Amino acid sequence: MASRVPDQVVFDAVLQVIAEQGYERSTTRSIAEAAGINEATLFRRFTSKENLLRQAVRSNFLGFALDLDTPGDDVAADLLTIVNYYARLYDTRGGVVLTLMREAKFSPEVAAVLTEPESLLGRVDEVILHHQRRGALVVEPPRHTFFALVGPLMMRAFARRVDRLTTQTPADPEAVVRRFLNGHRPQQAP
Amino acid sequence: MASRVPDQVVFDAVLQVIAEQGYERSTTRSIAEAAGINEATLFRRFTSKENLLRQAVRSNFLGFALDLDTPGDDVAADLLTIVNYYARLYDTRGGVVLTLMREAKFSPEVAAVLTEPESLLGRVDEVILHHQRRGALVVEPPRHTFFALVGPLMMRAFARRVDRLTTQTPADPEAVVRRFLNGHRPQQAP
DNA sequence: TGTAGATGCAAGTAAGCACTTGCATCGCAC
DNA sequence: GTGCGATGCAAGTGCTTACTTGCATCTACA
Repeated sequence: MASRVPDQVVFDAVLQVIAEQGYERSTTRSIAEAAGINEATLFRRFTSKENLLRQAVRSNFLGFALDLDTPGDDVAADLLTIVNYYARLYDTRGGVVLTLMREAKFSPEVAAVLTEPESLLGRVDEVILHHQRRGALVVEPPRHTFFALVGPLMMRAFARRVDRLTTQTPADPEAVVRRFLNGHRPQQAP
Repeated sequence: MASRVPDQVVFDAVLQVIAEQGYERSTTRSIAEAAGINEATLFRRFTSKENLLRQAVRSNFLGFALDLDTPGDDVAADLLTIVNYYARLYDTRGGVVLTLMREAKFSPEVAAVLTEPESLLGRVDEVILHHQRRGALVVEPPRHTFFALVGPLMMRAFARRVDRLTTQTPADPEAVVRRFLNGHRPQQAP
């Protein structure tokens, strides 16, 4: 039977509340209130808090694909794809993503939920390795390259939610890639 | 009267436990156990969990000064000072620092404790502004420059504690500064 | 040696939390 | 209209946690 409040509305409420409060601090009561349903109904429909988060994350990342399957000869273009993806992700879902990343370390519950989105990083690694082999990037562990590329972006999104002195302007992905490449082309001039 | 277990030992235990568990998950019982004292003694000596954290943070940042008072004509040297400082901070206290940064957003308790260490960022801002005026750095909000500089470093320290695929090698501060400058000198060649 | 203050120990208090349950109600298919 | 399944409501259960308390014990210092 159809529910009065559709699942997707509840999922959005979950992610919003968690973005604001963190997973541990966000109570099922406040989630239910934000979703506009009763707390008991929440458990009847989604069984547990962990399962609720899992379904919310899954349903939310379904429409958020990274188109990276065939890395080409253009480093800048491929890196721009990656940076664009994360810029969009942090702009729309930055609160949840960073919150969950942090809490995953302490909470096996949260960590279990994040395995699916994490598989994405594997594909990013492959693109970076591809361009390292082509001689277009400094050879180093691909995660290092990734953090040097996306680090400035992530830190700004991260800080935007903590530090009110930080400007709210979103980063320009093309500038990020250009500046990154100026520092990470191999055999650069001293 | 002298305590059986000196304060500094308790403070180290607090920061260690919080680094591993996060502030909210770390119970006063586990902190007491790690410090080798009784939980009741913990409250008799330090009043509350929040006050305990405050004293621990304060006593720990006292010996951790950033020597930045007189920015000079050498951008690279001043940036290296900053990067070295944060590299050292994240290597020795990375777990606590990043944990507290994240939790500060949700917990007024934690946020209140972090005001002192945050004043450091103001001095970093001034150094960046100084070199922007000298024409040695792209003109932009200083926090943006800061995140572009330290972001790669922080993300690696951050990920090192979450993601076991990330290499444990600490970053090389000189390489970080060199690569950063290649992307952030004004009027660069296309 | 004697004493005061700090500690350990064990039990307890009060609050918040995820999750449950019983019952009245509401909306929809027939 | 009637019945059924999903909902709202209110109360409750059991657990964890920060924090307290009363008492025995230890240690430093006179």
